[in-house]
Amino acid sequence: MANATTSNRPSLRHIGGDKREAIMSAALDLFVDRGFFGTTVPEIAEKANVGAGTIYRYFDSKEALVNELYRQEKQRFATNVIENWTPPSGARELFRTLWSKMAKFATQHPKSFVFLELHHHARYLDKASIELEQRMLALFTGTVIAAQARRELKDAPPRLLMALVMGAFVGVVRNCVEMSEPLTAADWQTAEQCMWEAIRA
Amino acid sequence: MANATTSNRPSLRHIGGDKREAIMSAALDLFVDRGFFGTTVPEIAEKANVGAGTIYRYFDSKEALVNELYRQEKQRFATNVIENWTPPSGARELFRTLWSKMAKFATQHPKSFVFLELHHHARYLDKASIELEQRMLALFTGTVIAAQARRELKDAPPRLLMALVMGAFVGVVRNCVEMSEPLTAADWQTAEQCMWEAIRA
Amino acid sequence: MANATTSNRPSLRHIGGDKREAIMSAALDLFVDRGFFGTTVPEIAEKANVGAGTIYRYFDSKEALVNELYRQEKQRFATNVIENWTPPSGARELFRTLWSKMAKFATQHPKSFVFLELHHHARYLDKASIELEQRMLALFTGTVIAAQARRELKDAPPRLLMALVMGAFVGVVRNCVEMSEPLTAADWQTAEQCMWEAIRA
Amino acid sequence: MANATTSNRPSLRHIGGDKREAIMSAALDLFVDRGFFGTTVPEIAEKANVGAGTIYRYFDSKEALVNELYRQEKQRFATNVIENWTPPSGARELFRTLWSKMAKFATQHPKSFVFLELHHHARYLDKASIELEQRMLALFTGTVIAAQARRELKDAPPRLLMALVMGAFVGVVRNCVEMSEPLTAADWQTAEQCMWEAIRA
DNA sequence: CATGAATGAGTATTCATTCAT
DNA sequence: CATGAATGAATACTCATTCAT
Repeated sequence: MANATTSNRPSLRHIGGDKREAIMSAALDLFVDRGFFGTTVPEIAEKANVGAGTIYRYFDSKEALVNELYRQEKQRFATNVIENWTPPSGARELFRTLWSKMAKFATQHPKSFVFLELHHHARYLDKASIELEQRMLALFTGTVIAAQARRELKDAPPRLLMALVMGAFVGVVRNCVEMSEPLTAADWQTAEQCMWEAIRA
Repeated sequence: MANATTSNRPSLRHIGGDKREAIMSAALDLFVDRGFFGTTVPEIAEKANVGAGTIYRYFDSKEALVNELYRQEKQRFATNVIENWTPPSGARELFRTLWSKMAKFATQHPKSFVFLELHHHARYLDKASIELEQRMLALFTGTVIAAQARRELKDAPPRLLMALVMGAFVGVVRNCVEMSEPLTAADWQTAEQCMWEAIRA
Repeated sequence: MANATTSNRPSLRHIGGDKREAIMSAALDLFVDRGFFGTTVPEIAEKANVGAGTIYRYFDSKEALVNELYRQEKQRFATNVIENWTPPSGARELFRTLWSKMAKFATQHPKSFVFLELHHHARYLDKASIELEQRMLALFTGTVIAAQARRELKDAPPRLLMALVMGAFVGVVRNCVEMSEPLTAADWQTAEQCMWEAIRA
Repeated sequence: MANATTSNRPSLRHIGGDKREAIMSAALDLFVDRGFFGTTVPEIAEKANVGAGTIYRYFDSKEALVNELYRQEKQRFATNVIENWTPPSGARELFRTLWSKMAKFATQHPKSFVFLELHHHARYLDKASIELEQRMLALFTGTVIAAQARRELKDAPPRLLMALVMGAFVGVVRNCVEMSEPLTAADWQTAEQCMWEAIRA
């Protein structure tokens, strides 16, 4: 693709990278709809159009594969949601921004989102994966507490508010994945308005 | 063997019932924290204190076991939530009632709740299990539509509202399961109030 | 077999034991003529007339199997050679006794002997197996040194004398295994006489 | 690529020969301490500092590689031991000569010696390799029989005597490989003296 | 009825070999 | 010629299921 500027250099740099991506993409799809244990390595290989052995040139094991996938997707999520993070003055604005960024991400990468949700607390996640998860959590918690201090959010346990909002968000995404029809922008806005009313002071 | 002497005592039939329950209970626990494919039949047997072969006297297969478990728990959930269903006059009251019944169920049987949530759309659920699921869904949908007609709920797609509420509820339950500390009654009430404000007109 | 004294007790005690033995015996044969890595687990299973999975009821892994086999055979060798170990007064007598016991063992269990020889220094032997090996070595070394002190053996490095004798013994056994025809008692005696002359003072 | 400019330099043909040697040398080392099945082709390639595919430019298969290696080493052994073979008048002298040539070979190429020993009767040796082995054996056998006719050696089955001597020799070599400390010239002489006394009439 | 030893189909993983560069 | 990424057949090992006791 955008390699116009390097067109005279054969795509040597890409060797392997393509396969690696194909494998991760196939794994994402399969893990989402069959679960980790429900997915076999040969299935991943077939879906990725590579030999079964090839997977092991890129990943130490099936477990290493989920973990790398988890971190990549979590990172992508974090990047999409938090990039250019200049916390707006008010909580209303902040919430709207976050929600719409999350919505955009979930719309563009619904599988990624569901995957992250499903594997949230799987026992095969390693330390690095779990830490990444917890760092994001801490970031949000801080923001909630600050907003509560300004009397913009209800005075409830931060984790409760976050659980409500994230749960509702996940509920919506799952619902549209299940029905395999994406939400309209209007629906996303409606949902956002609902959840803002759920948590505002 | 010695059952000739006890053939007139019908209560013996229940002895098997005990094992059946032990198996289902063990399976519930294990499925919740290892997943369906992550759980082995011998593990279930050991936790249930029965021989591995015994499981097959009560269930045709591992898959039949999840399905029966799913239906049993879904039924239990339905019974707990809907029993004595005399739809109160107003949506506010109805919502409060439903939420608190669900909260009570989720508090008393957290594993059941998480199990139902996790296996919601698993590919090993058979037709009967899926229908049961959809019947409950239809019931709720009808109620939502009726309330919207009375201008008591926001005018949003019913599935969206239900997804938000159920999602938020699940979010809260999962959160307290993860932290393995039950929510207080006050927290449940707070959450209910939040979500009511999310959906009310 | 010889269970006449316990004939009224069904051979419950033996359940599994038979299979375990069958597996070890099959493994011994195969390891001897194909090596450890050259032998597949299904091959062992087939030769032992058990399912492949059965092997894992008795042994944790293929590696655990070689190690148990090694220890069992080493033990058997030690028992056969050293039992009733009342070191005769003279080295001549001692040597004759040891040689003939080893010959008897090697004649009755040629595969065992070759197996021990082949796996002597394999990298898959665990600590316990190696220690067993070294304890026997130390025993012999001590005896040699004592005999040298009495001027009955040549004054050469004990390890050299032992290597010569054990090497020669192994050479003879291997040779007869290869030609698959057992040595006569006379040949064994001849060989013994040769090696005695090799080491005597 | 740039071989047009060097086409007139024949010595270039040897460059491949270097790789061939590197491969065989690496294979020798690895086969000796991990066995044939315990050694992987990529390992050999890495140790030889060539690409894995390169091995297949020089050898048809891994099996072809062991066989060529076997024949090469056997040949080298034969050459070293038998070259300038002018059978001395007496068996004593002959034995001393053979032993010291073998000792010299084993000292200079301990890996080669152990390799030949280990792979002696491996099932992956092909016909040509086995014949080479048997030709050497026949040569020795003839010499032994002749010496027995002259009453210089004990009157025992020739194969027995050869097995004793070769076994003892191997025992000594293995022992010093295991302890990874070479034998002194004196030790070699001692050993030779011992084994001569073992077989002389 | 209950058991758990036995099974073999199925899974993750390795490795000899090929082939595009 | 040389390479090493890619492959898939083969291997160690697991586990749902059966069945003799």
